[in-house]
Amino acid sequence: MAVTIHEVAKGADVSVSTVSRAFTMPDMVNAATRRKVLQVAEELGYQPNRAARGLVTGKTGNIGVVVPDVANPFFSAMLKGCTARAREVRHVVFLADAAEDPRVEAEVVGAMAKQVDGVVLCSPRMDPDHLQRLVGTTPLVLINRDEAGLPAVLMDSADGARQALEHLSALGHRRIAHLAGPPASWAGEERLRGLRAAAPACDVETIELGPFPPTFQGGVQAADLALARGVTAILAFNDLMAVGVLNRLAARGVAVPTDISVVGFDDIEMSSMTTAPLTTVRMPMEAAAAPPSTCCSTGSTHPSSRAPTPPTGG
Amino acid sequence: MAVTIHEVAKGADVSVSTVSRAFTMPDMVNAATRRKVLQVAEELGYQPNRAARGLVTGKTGNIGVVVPDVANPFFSAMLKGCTARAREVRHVVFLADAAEDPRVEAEVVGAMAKQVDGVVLCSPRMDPDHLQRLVGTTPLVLINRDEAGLPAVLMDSADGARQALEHLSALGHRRIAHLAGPPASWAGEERLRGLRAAAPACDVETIELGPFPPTFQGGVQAADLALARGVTAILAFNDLMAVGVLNRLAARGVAVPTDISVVGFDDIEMSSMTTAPLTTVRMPMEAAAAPPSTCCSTGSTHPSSRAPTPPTGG
DNA sequence: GCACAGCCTGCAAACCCTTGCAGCAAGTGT
DNA sequence: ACACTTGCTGCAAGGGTTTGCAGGCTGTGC
Repeated sequence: MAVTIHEVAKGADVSVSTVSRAFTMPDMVNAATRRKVLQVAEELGYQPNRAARGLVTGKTGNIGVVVPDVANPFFSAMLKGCTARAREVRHVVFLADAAEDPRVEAEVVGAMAKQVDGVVLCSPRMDPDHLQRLVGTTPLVLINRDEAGLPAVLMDSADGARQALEHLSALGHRRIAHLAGPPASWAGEERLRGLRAAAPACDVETIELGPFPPTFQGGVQAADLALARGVTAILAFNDLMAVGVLNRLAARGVAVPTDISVVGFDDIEMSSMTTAPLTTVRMPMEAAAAPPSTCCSTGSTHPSSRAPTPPTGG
Repeated sequence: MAVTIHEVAKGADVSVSTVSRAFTMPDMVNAATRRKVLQVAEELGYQPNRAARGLVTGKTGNIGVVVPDVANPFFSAMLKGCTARAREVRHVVFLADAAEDPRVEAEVVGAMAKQVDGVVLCSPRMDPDHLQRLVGTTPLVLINRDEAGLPAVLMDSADGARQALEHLSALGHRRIAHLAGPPASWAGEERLRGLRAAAPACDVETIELGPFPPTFQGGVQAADLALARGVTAILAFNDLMAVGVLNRLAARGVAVPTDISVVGFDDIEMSSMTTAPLTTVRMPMEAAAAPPSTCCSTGSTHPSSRAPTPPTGG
């Protein structure tokens, strides 16, 4: 059924070793031979079996990516970055959607372990114990989570929060709601930390609400609570929530940014599609997948704030 | 480094065969032995190497999914459906983003071929020749494309277009623009076919514009052209474009749905987040990944139209 | 004519598993 | 006591590839 290296060898009248070398170490085989081999391979439609190759080389040529929710634009953007970068280095990505569930997260990493060269763990919800147990199973890199001794790419969420707060403060806001995301989110905690640290200097009172699901619906739900607390600005966990907030506010006849300002996080493309102005703190997700220079060990990239509409109100 | 079946065998003082069987055919080994084996395996953190297993069984336990663009909510929804369903049957998915490029598409399928049990090809842009050559390499199922002899899950795009047209016609629209997506899109052609067939009966003049990129930007760009043609309704290739159209119309001060009605396709979640009313023809993408009954060979699922806001204007 | 280097090529082991077959012990029926 | 079944277990082959090692042939310098 599947055409193997053996049929190619037979077809080209050489040994399998030669065929193998023709592909992996081209300059070790005579030019004429190589040509012949490649031609036969082409005719037969031969494709090396990467699994078998991985068995002996120890390298699979695959990298695993696990995200809490592919349908979240933030993660699909990140995913796109990963697949693109993977392709450049002739790898292919193994995807797992952990459905926001820590147990699933651990499980899928286990399942991928042996067939990938490493896994990219996006914003893991998993507790440290599990995480440590996973290390050693397979090389790991964490996104947006700082765990002792583990390589990670981090976005400076705390500083992002500070930026957002200063921005709002400068616009005259004094009472600002923060809508928390999932409890175990490292980025969320960082943000809160940054918020608390910056609040006094900004002369701002922060109302901490949540946790809420990091989704459109979560935002809808949170908006009412925030309104009830009489704030003039809302800092949402991410853009998805922010859009939910925007929507709920519109439904309740609250004008943005006249009555209330809304700020999100992540700068997913979608946020530019809303009609009400949404300021967002940009997280350079796709870029984070780009080739190193500083990468390969713990490194961090910095957020920049952005206001799609004139920041008069954001 | 990696712990293999051999160390477990040694640790449990049995042969490798027994360890293997303890995992894959539990009732063939003595209960006590099995317990011991599993315990040792647990202690050592043994995880069977699925690649090696695949080598001998011929089943990899992986399924490949290739999409034109993960960042497109339509496809990420579909992807989510795939991963979820895959997990249920203890499979894991291999993802490739073809970046809307037919060449890449063919290439990645080749790369995945040997390490998956089959691949799900989403809305392939690839030409029939390439497609046929891929068959035989690995089992294939097409999404939203009908190719002779190939299993596919199809959404009835033509009928969706008809529904949309009738809807608009009933609302009194007589001059309607259709914004085409990528030229090679099967769904697009189907839609056009449905449109042309239905137009006379609906007493509607259709203005065919495009092709445009199936993106938010594509919609923005298309909106101006449509406006210039003086239509009262716009049928966009997908919701992403529709949202782009909505945005551009808002920017130009055109009221929706008062001045112009906009209809999209796919019913991605995002479309419920826009502030202007967007009618969309629903494509049951996630459901399409669900377990069979009719599945496993060519089957089709049917679209239903939906108006998030009262259809007075949509 | 000889020794030696250099270039290619083939052999076979190894990677980690599964599985058909055979072996062994204990249990059953006569 | 015997043959036979039943229930587990081990041996070894095999799956598709890579790679260290050894062997063959050509060509070079003397």
